[in-house]
Amino acid sequence: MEAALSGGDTAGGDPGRRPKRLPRTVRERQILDAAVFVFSQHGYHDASMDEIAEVAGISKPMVYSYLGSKEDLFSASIRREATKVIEAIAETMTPGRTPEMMLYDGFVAFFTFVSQNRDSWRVLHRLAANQGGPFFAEWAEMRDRVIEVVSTLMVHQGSEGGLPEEIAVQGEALAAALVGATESLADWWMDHPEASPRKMAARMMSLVWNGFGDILRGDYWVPPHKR
Amino acid sequence: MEAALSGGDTAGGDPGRRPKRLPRTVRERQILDAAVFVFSQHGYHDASMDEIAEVAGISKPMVYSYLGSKEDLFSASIRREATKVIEAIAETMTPGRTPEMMLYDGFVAFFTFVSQNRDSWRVLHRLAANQGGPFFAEWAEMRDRVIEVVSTLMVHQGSEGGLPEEIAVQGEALAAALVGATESLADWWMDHPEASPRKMAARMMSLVWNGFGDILRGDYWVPPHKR
DNA sequence: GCGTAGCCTTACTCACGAGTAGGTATAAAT
DNA sequence: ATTTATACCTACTCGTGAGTAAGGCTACGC
Repeated sequence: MEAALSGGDTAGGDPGRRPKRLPRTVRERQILDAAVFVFSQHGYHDASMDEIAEVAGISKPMVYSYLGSKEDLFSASIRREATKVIEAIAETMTPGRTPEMMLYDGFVAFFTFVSQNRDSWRVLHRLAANQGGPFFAEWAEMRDRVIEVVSTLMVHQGSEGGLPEEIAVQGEALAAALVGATESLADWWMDHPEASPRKMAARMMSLVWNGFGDILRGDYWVPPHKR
Repeated sequence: MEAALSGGDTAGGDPGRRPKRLPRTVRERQILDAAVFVFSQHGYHDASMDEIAEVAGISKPMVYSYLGSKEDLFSASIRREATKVIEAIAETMTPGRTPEMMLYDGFVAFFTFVSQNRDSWRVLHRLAANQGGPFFAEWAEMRDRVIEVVSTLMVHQGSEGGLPEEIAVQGEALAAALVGATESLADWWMDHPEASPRKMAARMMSLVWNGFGDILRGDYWVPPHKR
């Protein structure tokens, strides 16, 4: 339980007998690491501040002193992890490419992130989305960015379809479904981790780009350079 | 808290002064109704047995006497609501039709159910899927049944004579994504309830049957009889 | 009538966990 | 050397909510 978090309890290779007394910024990082871990294991309510403090290798009052209440702590955890995901995906979202490739690369980036940050993903997925109050706001921001991208793609390309209003609503709905499908597939992947991130991304593309109709005809999606 | 200790919440319009003393089966139904409602409002942890008892119009020990612990009660709620959904969808799943129409009708049935049973859906999706332990098992069982149906549909249709192994894995993954997309779209719908169940089903078909590629070309899905 | 079984209640116990009071020890500043 | 600030702790309070003890009221069989 305790190992593998935050690079151990003592900072640096210093052999002194008093490894304690670390500066605030370091402790805050450790606390957040612990919080993400514990929240991901037990969910918001079943996670206790005592356990978070213990995992962080510090006493409870320090947690309160640095990060505030349990809500504040959870909020901070979400914000930090959400930023990670967003940045991981945003890096690949360079403009001037085909929507198809943007989507594919976005999926690859996402699944790569999930495979390397399971705890982060667990915290974000459905913990943040579910609880009422301030957590939802953090989550919604990330979701809105996805919706934005999807809507942009639609307006950019297929604006023949009708009023901009209708397109926007349609885009929102599709983005929601898209995100849900991706999340769900990520969950499934955690139980069947044989496939590579690229393979998972290709599966997503088969479903949401080609569509089920094509799939039933045996027409799965493959990257352009292999066609 | 409530002024009306004996009046008010009892079912039946009888004006008699002693409407209490109902048989066990009736009380159990009332308790489950109350439980679904309260759980859907507050989530598992924030729902208190006291409130469930109060909403059911009964005292707390009765709840424990009839339905057992809080976990048992939640479990029973999930099981009952899950059965409802499955049956609603299963009714429309008559064999001998095209996969396309089976899928569409399944979506219509599902979205119709959700629109008429918001609390059920909240309990099932937003809660059961998230809480760990025995609750997740109930949920997973239901989800697996849907996934199984979808993947057999795919294998049956798409692989006349080849690659059963690969198709099976592929099918499971895609079914998981498909279910996730549907769930997620249902959640979105609860915040944007303007559209009809048919419209929502059509949106799902646009995404997962036609695919995003077609959508960007303005090619949305429409029911066959309108083509 | 009288027992027994089932419906139903008030009024507790008890554990758990968020948040805090109040104090110690070490490093930096003067 | 003394003050000040910061890191850090043990040991509490206190509300909340799951679960229970112990008994009352109503009906129905005999």
